[in-house]
Amino acid sequence: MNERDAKHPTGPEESLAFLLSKVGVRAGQRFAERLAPLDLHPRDVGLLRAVAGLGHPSQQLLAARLGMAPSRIVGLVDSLERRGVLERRPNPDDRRAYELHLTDAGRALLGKVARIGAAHEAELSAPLDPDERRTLVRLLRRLAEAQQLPIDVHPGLARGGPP
Amino acid sequence: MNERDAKHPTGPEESLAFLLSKVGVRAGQRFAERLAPLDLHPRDVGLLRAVAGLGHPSQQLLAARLGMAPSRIVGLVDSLERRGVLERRPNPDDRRAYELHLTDAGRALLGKVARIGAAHEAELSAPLDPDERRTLVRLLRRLAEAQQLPIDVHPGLARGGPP
DNA sequence: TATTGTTATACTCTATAACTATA
DNA sequence: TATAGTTATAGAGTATAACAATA
Repeated sequence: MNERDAKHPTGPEESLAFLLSKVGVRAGQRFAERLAPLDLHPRDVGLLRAVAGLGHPSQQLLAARLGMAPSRIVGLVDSLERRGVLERRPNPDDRRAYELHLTDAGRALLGKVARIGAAHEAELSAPLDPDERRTLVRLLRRLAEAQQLPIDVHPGLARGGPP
Repeated sequence: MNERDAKHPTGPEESLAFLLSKVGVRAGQRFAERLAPLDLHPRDVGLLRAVAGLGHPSQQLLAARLGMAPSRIVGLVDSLERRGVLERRPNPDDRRAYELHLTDAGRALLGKVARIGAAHEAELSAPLDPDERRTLVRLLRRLAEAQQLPIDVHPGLARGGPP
């Protein structure tokens, strides 16, 4: 009996795990495609949102929060600072560290990203009626809690290999 | 009004898209972790399953089906052939092409993978009762169909960048 | 001594294009 | 001419370890 003839109803095609991974990864890809015209990667958005959420974090704090190597933060912040959406300001209490600040342009960019996210959300939710969508969110949230996933950090930012 | 104070109930933390991407990506990471002791990557599993599903495909057909560059198939097949789970056999009708065949060891390996997959599935499904699990699968399948995702191919195998 | 940001280096994974042998 | 498999090359992205300035 080979894979195709498997009698079990939980072959890969029917499994929750494979389905979830496929749909989840595809959702991320679509979001990245929508972001591309802004010359922005999902990881940039993750960083910008973390800065907004943490106030004026140091690069070390950001690295710890996002699960990235600190040396990786350097290049991302360089790029975003060159774009004028993020600023390194001196930390008056510790001259080794910076405070990262969003600029007005950065907040405006996050506004654009929010609109892109809303369109993405609408597209993804289109096949579901409101009740179904609520049910899906509720069940997914249950899984996320069971796995102790942080609420506002994407696990794809942390891994060792290239994206 | 900044991101944290957003009044909309569809901020990133509450969105279906972000939740789905997080849980889906994490599910894939967990599967990869479970596969690691076998010195196997999810992409190897995808390739082996495709070979099993397609019969005795050429590398070109495999590349097209998985959405990979043909040159990428070469290294993956090299590695799996060295392990003795896959064989290149001459195609009697076209001496340019190979037929890829699973070996007995390859089928045995896919058996191990199926057991790992079942454990993974059980772990992932643990927070849900059977009814909830069925509902989740049904809704996810609806999304997968709407996006025209192939049933047995993972979209993460196709992208341009490194995994 | 320890920590922050940075740089240097090496590694992994990938696609593209050129190559060969067949068709 | 076109196609299957292969190889060579270049590029992107990452972590690790070593560095200077500061604590």
